[in-house]
Amino acid sequence: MTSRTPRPRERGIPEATVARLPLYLRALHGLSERGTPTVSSEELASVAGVNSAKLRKDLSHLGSYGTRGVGYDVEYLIYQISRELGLTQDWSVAITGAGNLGRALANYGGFGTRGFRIAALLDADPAMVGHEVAGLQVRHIDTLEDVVAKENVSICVIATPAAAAQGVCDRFVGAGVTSILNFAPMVLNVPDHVDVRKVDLSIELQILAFHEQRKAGGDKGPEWVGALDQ
Amino acid sequence: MTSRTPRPRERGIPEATVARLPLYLRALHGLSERGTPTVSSEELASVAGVNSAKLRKDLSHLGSYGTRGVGYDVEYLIYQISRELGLTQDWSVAITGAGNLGRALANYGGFGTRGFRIAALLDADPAMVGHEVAGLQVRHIDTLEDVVAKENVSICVIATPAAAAQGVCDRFVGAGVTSILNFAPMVLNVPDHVDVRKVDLSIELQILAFHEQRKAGGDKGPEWVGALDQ
DNA sequence: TCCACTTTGTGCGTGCATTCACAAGGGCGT
DNA sequence: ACGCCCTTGTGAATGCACGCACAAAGTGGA
Repeated sequence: MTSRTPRPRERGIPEATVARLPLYLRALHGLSERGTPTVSSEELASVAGVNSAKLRKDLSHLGSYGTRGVGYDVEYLIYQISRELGLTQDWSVAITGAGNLGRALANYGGFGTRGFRIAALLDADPAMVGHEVAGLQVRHIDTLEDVVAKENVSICVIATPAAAAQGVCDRFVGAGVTSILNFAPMVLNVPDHVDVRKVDLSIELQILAFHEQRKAGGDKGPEWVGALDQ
Repeated sequence: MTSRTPRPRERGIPEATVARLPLYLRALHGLSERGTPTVSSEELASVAGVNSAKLRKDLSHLGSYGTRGVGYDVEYLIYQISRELGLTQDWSVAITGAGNLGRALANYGGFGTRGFRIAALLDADPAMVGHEVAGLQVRHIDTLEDVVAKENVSICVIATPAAAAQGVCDRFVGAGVTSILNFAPMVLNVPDHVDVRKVDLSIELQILAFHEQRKAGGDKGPEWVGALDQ
């Protein structure tokens, strides 16, 4: 048995915890800007919108950085979480697709603030090349491999139409990118060593619609079900 | 025993399943456009990027819509999933924030295609009001309550700066909206009966950075790499 | 020094999600 | 009609996530 070893064990930090660390980090930055020196798990959890026990368990995966009876030192915790997330170094990000979404992402302040630098904005449309967006000149998609190599890009964002996404993805992977944030409404096919995270606007809406229908419909089958049935 | 239970349609679909139904639906639409009449769980799972056993269990929550030895009828399954998600009716959606992101969302084709209609695009900036975006005139935020009432909006999208998000959220909730899709980088405070889904671009990047750092090996931080087993 | 108070870190029970593996069921060729 | 082969639907096992509740640990006051 033991056909194959599944994972190299993520240093013991659960995926669910990793997904919440950025939330805590944001809350801590808010406290830091207000000059708060320390914070209890109860307060921080409240700001971050989670259960305090969950927060303590999450933080315990990083180490024992709190002080019993006092709480957590805000600045120190910011540093520890930043380090764990890999934000103490700068990551070069390449965005593909200079359409509405791509431009919105390039202009999104949250990217540039801490840990991330937009190295390039690429597009396949020659008419778009050369336009300035968020202080960047749009470059042609053919320079993709150059950009990845020269700017040392390891994270890319795909904001192209669905039809172009897989092709762009393949080129990024071929160029050595191993982390992809995909906004195109489709499933990307990548090798095992590449991480893909998906942001899908219409899926989110459909999930909301499901719950909305349930709230409106309530207990019994809605009348239009019978009318439309087959 | 064949038709004695016409609709087992059991209420109580797991949340994880609901989140995947839109994925299946999209895959099925692709198959439908290619004229595929039936599909096996193995094929559909492959297209949707999930495990086939998981897909079958997901679909089994909707009812027994497959045929053993054959698979699932594509059109019929599209209808069943659409109905379950509440997409056989149209939902009016109001988008707040006509900045880069709001305009990108308004122009996003995926919204209008099936089940969703953008009823209004709102903004607080008087200079923005009246501009046409995606065939819609931007309206002032003060008309929010009017729009919600007249257009029967039950789902709203918040694409404002973080500082304005909670205020806009409160107004929507006060006007009767019970489902919110939040793009602002902050935690919204809402009553229990309101559903909020969060799309946070910088959080996704930070999660990628974490895994990217891990892949880069222990060459960066302290080397407690395999030592956290307890 | 000692005690009371505060807050962390975690053992543990519960419930959900995932995956395996297979019996039940249906089509199709002979 | 019959049996083979295919695929669904699901019991069962495993693992993960969450949250309660409490002991451990550190602070501050007397």
